[in-house]
Amino acid sequence: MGRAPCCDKANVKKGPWSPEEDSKLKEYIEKYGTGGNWIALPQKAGLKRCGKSCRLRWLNYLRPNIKHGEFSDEEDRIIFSLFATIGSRWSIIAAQLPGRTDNDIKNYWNTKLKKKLMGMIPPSQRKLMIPPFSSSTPNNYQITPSSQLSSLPSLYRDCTASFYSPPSSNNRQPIPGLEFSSSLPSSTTLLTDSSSLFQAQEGGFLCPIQYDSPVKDINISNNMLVFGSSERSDCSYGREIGVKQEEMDFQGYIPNGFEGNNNVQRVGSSYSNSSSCDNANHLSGCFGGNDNSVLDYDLEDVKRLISSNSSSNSLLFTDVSNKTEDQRALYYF
DNA sequence: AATTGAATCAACCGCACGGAC
DNA sequence: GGTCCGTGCGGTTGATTCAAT
Repeated sequence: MGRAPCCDKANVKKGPWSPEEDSKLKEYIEKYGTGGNWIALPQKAGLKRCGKSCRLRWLNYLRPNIKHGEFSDEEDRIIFSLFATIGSRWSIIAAQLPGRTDNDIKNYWNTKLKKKLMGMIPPSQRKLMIPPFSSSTPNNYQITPSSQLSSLPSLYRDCTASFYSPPSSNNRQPIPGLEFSSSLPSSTTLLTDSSSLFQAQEGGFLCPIQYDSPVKDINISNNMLVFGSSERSDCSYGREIGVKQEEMDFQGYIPNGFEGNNNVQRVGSSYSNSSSCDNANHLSGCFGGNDNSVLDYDLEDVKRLISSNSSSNSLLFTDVSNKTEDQRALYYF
């Protein structure tokens, strides 16, 4: 048996709202409020609409102080920054932009900002990739040498410098709303975001991913490099600790289709445990490349990149664990 | 002027979450 | 603890508008 419908579908109007409906809804809510019950509201207000539809109409168009029209550059910047940090959590992003609704921002992102973003990254730099975490994604990625990274546009740097590394497990304090909800044990808490997925899909740029495990060694393959992971090279650790397949796919634990592939190598603590993580204070990330013929990085570049990450700031990763909460906040907002 | 494809965005849908019982 | 139900969220759809030919 399926879920009971929220309203009588046969007797509710769908589609665009008429001015009359708008004024009915607006007048009712201004007079009586929502009463904390959207389901019952349309009947009380004399509307043949679903409660959810009323709620959406009110929140997105009728409520006071809704801002319509062009987004400012500042708003763009905030959206970029937050998207890079928390992904497509539009309601959270909307909360930072007074007058804007999640729906507005979502549409704006999907129709304009995404294209704008891609337009800001020169095609030559779009080679800087993370692996396509999907077996259906074309395997034509390659890594850009770190020697070329300085030419990345500032937006790119902004988008990649938004991760927080907790200094120890005792005072591990993931930034509210940013921790990835998963079944990972605390020793392998991963702070990442759905922008990773977006970036993978779009072919945009390197994606920083943070594990709280120290980078200890470097293994590199012809086809893929992942560093900072507490995963074993055969990807068995994720399974052992009960990480869901989709999470592993998403986070790079086991890029779908690469399981057991010798060309997937892990960089970092292969057998991470809680004690090693206690002192962990590293940012990490992953690169991907799946075409032997086109890889154009060199190992030294990567080594330099990683060693600079593990000390303090670098172009690609910024460790903010030694900053105040305010400073951290500034990083995000 | 007509046609067609792309872009936009309002609205819908289904799911997850959390509170009430 | 289990179930029900309302709410909120994010993904997707589809009608409309715009631009190119």
